[in-house]
Amino acid sequence: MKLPFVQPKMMGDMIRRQIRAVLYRDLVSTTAELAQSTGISFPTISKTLDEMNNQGEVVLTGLGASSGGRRPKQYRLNADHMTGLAVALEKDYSSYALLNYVGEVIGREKLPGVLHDGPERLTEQIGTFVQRYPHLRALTLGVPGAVNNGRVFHIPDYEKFKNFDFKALYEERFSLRVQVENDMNATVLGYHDRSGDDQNRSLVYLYLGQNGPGAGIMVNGDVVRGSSFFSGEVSFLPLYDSQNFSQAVQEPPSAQDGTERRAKLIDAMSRLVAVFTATLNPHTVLFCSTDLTERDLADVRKGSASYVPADNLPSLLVRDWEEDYFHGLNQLTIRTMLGLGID
Amino acid sequence: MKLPFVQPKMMGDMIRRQIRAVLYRDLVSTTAELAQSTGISFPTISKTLDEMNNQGEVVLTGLGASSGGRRPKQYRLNADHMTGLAVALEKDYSSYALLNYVGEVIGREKLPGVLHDGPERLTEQIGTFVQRYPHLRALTLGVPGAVNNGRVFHIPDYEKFKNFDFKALYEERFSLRVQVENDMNATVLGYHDRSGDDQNRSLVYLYLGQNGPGAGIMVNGDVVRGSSFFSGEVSFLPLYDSQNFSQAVQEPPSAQDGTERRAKLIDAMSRLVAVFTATLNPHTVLFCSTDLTERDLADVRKGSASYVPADNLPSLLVRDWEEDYFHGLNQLTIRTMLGLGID
DNA sequence: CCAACTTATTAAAGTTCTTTAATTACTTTC
DNA sequence: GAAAGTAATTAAAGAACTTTAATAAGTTGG
Repeated sequence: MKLPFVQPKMMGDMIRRQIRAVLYRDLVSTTAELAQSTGISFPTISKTLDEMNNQGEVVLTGLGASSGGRRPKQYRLNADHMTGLAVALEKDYSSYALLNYVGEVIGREKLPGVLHDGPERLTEQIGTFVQRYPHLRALTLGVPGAVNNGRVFHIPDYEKFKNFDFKALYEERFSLRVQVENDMNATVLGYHDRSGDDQNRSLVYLYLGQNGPGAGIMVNGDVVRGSSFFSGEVSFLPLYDSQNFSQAVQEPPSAQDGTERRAKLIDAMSRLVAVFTATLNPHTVLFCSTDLTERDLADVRKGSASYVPADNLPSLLVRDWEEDYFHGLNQLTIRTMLGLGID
Repeated sequence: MKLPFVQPKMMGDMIRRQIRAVLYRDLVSTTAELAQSTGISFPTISKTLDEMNNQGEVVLTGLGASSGGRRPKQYRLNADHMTGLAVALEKDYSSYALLNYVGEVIGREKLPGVLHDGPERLTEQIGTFVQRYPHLRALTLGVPGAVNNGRVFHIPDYEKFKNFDFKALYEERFSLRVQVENDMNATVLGYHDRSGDDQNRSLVYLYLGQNGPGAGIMVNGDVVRGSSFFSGEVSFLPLYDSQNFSQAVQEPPSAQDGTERRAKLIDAMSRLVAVFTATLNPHTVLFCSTDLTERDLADVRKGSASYVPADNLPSLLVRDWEEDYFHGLNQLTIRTMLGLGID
């Protein structure tokens, strides 16, 4: 019984968002094309585009090709209108990506990790970017921990960040739009965006990280956070009589045959796939290239078919985790800049 | 990057929906109250309400109490404006509920089951209702099988209904708005509505039916259908070295101690709860009173805490399955009547 | 190079909402 | 039981969109 409703007051705002979204997607567009793909009438598009041009949000790049009539003005987003910063906080490094208003990465830096040191170091690092880039307006932080509305409240091994409210602090201090996201959630979002696939898909992105395995889950196009932000903590899955997923995957203390160990890993993964198939029945399950090879994947595919009917299995893919993760953070940042966030 | 957008053309329609939704919720309301709770200006509400009154969709029930001024006109939905039919197709019976425009059950019938006989019997049964109730406009069918857009495409044991397109046939034949939903999906929806809880919750509704166990899953307030409509088929969950959920729950062929059997059931259930907690981390997991007692539930609660940290466990509840199921079907019907469906 | 044709842009008129004002219908109080 | 007060309803003015018409700017072909 949810009724999303747009009051006339918000129309102007909505129209701008639509324009931004299309301009971001198509890079360059004309009034007629925008009217076409947004469904908004061309006089309105024209008027709004004028305003956006005056405010420096879009720029006129010239005239388009003609097919027998007056040549149309072409607009695109002004790359310099705003810049955003996407930060991945990992144990060993902080990865910073600077993004312009059209979504291009205009700078990338890896600085020392701050998770052990504490928030002060992070604030310093961010501060330098704020100084260097006066158009900085959006900041996205990816963290390996549970996040609720900009505050980290469960981050094992990095006690100094526990209960640290990134959003409150940095919005105040730097006057930026700040959002914080769990790393696997950002990753699954990143894949979803890169895949270009239809909206509303269900995905599971699995990572056997250093801090124990975890999964990012997306259902019907939305990230699943869980009632206590515990979603995707697959290490606890009771998949064997006396072992959970984590224990099955972990290297056993006793010397063990390599092939046997591999078989165990494959089976655990197969069961994991079966678990998701028999619950969410997702379209795709993603693995990290650091965790599994293509050959492993084939075996997992076979293995999981012994647990659930093969017709219902998701497609399994091996991915570069870092790429998807960074892309997810970038994506979140750009959406914020363009005003297309969740709000 | 989804942008729900309301064009001015659809405003009128949206306004009516808002009014219906509030009127359904509050039963009776005045112009001022409607303007208040919808956020729409009172002249617009007034005008729309007039139209709806002329068309017989709402009725004027009198004047409200005054607090020192002119007494306000009170409107409510016209119960007779439309009627809907919610049907649960089970093996042993077909349960029919007739609903008026304010959501009241104005008739209930249990007719013989039709699943074994085939679609003709069902068409007959429905036909009698169509004849008897000229205001019938909406039909909802609940079926124990996988459904895709009004067509059943996987319904074990009831071959005659396989690939039967309820929606196409009955919309044509009876000119009704028809929707078909899987039984467990309708059930979880029914609970969600009855609970009155906040939107956007994640729920799992478990049922150890005759046709093998199944679950209805809701994430962030949306029913999860899965890529091949296989979601919730928890019987396949590999929870033990050499048994899946279904096998663990099933009565073993050998004579076995009753308490031992119970312990096994409890453990399987505990693991199931653990599986959902470590993946979706739902707010609540529901069980059927036919499957589990309150005492069992306490043991499950304890048991699952041995698999995942207790803080993250969902609340566990025992429910009357049929009640929630029927309520879910009714709810779907009413939403369709009021134009609040998914569309 | 100009007439005929296309297409973009600008302008005007029409809808439909909101906001504000005026009127009407009650209540309350003296 | 008026007069004063309060709240609902109706009416008028304003805002922001769409639709339709008019105009401007190019193309193309003889």
